[in-house]
Amino acid sequence: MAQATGPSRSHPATLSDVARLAGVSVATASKALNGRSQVRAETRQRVIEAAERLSFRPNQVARGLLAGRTGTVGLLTSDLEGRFSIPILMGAEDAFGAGEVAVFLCDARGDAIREQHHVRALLGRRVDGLIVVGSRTDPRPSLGRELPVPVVYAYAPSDDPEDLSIVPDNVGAGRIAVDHLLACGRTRIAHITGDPGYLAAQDRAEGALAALADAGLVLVGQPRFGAWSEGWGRAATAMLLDRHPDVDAVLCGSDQIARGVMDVLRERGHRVPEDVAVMGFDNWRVLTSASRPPLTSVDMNLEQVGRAAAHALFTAIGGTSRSGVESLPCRVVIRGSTAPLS
Amino acid sequence: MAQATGPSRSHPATLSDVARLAGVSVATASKALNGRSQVRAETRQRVIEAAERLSFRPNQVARGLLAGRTGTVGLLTSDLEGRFSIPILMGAEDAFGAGEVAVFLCDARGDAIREQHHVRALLGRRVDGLIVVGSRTDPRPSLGRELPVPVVYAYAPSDDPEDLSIVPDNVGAGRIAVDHLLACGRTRIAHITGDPGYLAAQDRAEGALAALADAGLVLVGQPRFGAWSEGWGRAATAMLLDRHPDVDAVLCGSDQIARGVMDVLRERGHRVPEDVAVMGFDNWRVLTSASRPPLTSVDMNLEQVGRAAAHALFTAIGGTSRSGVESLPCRVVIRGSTAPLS
DNA sequence: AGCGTCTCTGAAAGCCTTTTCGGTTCGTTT
DNA sequence: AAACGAACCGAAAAGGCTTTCAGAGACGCT
Repeated sequence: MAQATGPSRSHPATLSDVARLAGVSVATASKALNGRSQVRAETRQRVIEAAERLSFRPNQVARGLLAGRTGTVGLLTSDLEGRFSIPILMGAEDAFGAGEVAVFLCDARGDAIREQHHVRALLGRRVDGLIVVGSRTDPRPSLGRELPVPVVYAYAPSDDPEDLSIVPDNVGAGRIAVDHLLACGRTRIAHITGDPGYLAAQDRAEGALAALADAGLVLVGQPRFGAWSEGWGRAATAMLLDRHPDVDAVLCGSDQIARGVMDVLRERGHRVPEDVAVMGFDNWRVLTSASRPPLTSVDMNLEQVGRAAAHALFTAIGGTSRSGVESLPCRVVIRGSTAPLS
Repeated sequence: MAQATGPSRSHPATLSDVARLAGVSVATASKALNGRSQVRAETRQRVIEAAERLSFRPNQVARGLLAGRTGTVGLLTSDLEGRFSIPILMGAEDAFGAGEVAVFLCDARGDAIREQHHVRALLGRRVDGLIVVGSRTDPRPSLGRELPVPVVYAYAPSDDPEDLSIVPDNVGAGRIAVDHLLACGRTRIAHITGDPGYLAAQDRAEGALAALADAGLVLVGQPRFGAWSEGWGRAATAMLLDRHPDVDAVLCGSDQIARGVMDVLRERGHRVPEDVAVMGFDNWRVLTSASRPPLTSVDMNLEQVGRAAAHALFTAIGGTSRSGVESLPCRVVIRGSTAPLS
């Protein structure tokens, strides 16, 4: 196969290669390629063709050195394993990729030392900004105010109110979840949720209680805190049915819990959604669509959180920075496990 | 709070700032900080202290420009959503992070155009190498031989044998899965697996059949291809039990399928693992540990695939590159769903 | 004293691009 | 014909770092 032009192994073409081939100076070549106006159309064309022939790509490293801005940002996750980081990361990557910003990915594995190390390394690479993604919505230690670049915290807010944090609105999520159940005509609603040490569990419960209070109702029993697992969902449901056999809806703190809840409901002869409506949290496809019936769930719009964080960082790099904690709304995704009482 | 030295908002300190403060030239400062031998111990100390005072971090951008190597690599995933990319990505990030290499993350979202665009952008940033992570083990189009930097393909191998690809050994995985069931004394083994259009499904079936043949056995019925879902697991199990009620083990193509299988087995009164042993594939924690009983599964060691890819790329950057498809072994993680026949 | 040998230091070049600014070439005006 | 703009082009500096090479002292030797 004839390979006409490509510089197969040698160093990639530089601007002066292009200039030489086009018979102009590097300055002119630069201007021609960057659309500067100081160059005759015909010359510009010659330069462009030369660049094409050499498959010239401007060296962003050199450009970054000169400009003082590298067009890169650091994405610091505390925990890639957790499934919350990924959508956020996707959203951020998406938002930046659309611009001309490249993303350095660093996983601190939940270790503060490693995180500090990554921050140093990223600053050494002269990133233009940082996004810090947490795996829980509980506040986390700030990276500090002395950093030379703007920082945006996503999902896990910074404990310093001077920082900007973007988080999902879990209180609101609790509200809209209950609102949906109320709209289905349910009035005897129980809440089985996860580890009480998680702010997310507290927030969702708070929102749920508030929405019920607005409707003049109360929860069936107390919110049942436990673990974020199917096992806890099963255990809690057994206890719930023993105490309150007349429950007509269960709001669960996670999709996993909801699966456990549905299993026990079915085993005990309660039909979902006819007798009892069930809602999950997180809208985790694998679980929601595999369960019988498919599970209605609250989606935290995490991709949007990531995109919003990216956008905020972008404007902060541009000079106008906000601060405080900004909550983004969640949404209910309705599937077969909830339906109006007939 | 008194902040003595930190350059809070100004440009970060440069080497010449350090040199000036230490009363030496930039050349000497550079040598002092990089452990070059041409510097008197006392002078070196002075420089180091000055650097400390200014919290100087060498500008990796400038360094990269000069050295021609940036210490960065591109990680190109075809699909972040899929759960296979993430562990690979973690392994790679881990392996590089230990060295002084930073990782650019790009998600092509399964789009060849976008992938091409990202490759261009990464080359513009003068990455030292690329890792291409696929979401299926089927071969994918090569990025081509004309790239100025080495490339390693992970999970999804390149269709060009001149490229280097690191993949999990799915054929071997099928073998060790069956070997484990045989070791448990099972002899009437069925195989319910996913979409036959996936090479992974074919490979695992092939390995399973080979291991059975080695033992002088055959599968109960044919491999049952379908979808990678719980629903298919349930449907296939129903058919299987109708035809072969004496089956004593089911090897499943994924953990999701296995969950469906176990649900129907339980509903039909078969005990797991006493009557029927069940094995999954992928070792996806959420599923394996939530099922009743916990699911024995084959782990593809994806983190190790990622680490191996990173390591291979590292040596390729160093100059010695391999080629071809290298398979890494998988491993059986034994849980409650398989046990010796009593 | 003169010479060579070490050890240390600093000036300068180079990496690649962008931008400024002075210079050249036209064409046009008085 | 002289002068003036306009349009175009190129030399050079800048950005921060590393490396080479030459120079400056210090020291020991003949």
